[in-house]
Amino acid sequence: MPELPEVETTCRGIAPHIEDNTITHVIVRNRSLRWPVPTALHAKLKDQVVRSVTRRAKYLLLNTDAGTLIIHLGMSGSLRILAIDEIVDKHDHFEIQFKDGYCLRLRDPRRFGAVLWTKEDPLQHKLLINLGPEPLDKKFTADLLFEKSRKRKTSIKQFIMDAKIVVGVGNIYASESLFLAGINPKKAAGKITKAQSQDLVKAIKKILTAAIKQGGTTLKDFKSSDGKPGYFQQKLKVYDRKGSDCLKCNSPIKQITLGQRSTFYCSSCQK
DNA sequence: ACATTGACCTGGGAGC
DNA sequence: TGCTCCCAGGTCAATG
Repeated sequence: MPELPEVETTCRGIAPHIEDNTITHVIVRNRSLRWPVPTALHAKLKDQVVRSVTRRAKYLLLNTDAGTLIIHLGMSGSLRILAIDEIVDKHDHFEIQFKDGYCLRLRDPRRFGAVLWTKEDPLQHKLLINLGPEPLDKKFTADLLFEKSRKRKTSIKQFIMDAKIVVGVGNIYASESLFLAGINPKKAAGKITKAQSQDLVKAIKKILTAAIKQGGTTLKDFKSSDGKPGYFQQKLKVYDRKGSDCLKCNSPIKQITLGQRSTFYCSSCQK
């Protein structure tokens, strides 16, 4: 579920419920996520007020006066605001309970997600410090993409999914952006032209912006117990459409593997 | 510095 | 129904 738009949606969805709210309990039901969930989080967070909820790449940052909780949703994680007495699922590994009787509950069946703690500036954390620009930030420009891609032999698709280049472009939106930009995902990153860099940066920004807007719809029923989206599915032009007609030229959409990830494109529209 | 591969997990669907 | 196999929205660490 979590591509960048989903994480952004989660961020916007939970912020109003937990900002300025006081933590009463922290419950770790399963420490075995991608990295062990730190012990003694309860001691660190009890009576702390969540000052703000922010996002960097696909990391959510819960900022308090004592430090910052860094949460990553991995492949299958989701965060919901629930009443404390809501039934606990076997994949509900972690939760923060608040004074108002609600909690922030992390469900993550595959346990690729992470819950980390830092007392320092979270942006200086080992996992965040080397990240590239946010895709919707002014710093993510065609010039930057073009310059960084010179002499790179990797495919343009793997290149834009590299978080050192730009964050937040996941597997779905990489394919979608390349379709919109008319670029073959197999093309060597070092071979894209300046014009293509321009098209691609515009495409990434456009797709992610549109997807975040769609996420706004999910926000509404965020408090309900079903936290399952699927709101952007209807907008996808190539992802998961192998064999279907290209919406531009009617050729069959192809599926290939690049860097062990499924990749979808139109061999007629994308050169 | 870059490219490639394996690793971490569970659940769902396809095929038999 | 049930088994096996394959695939999945992420990304770090190890290796060459």
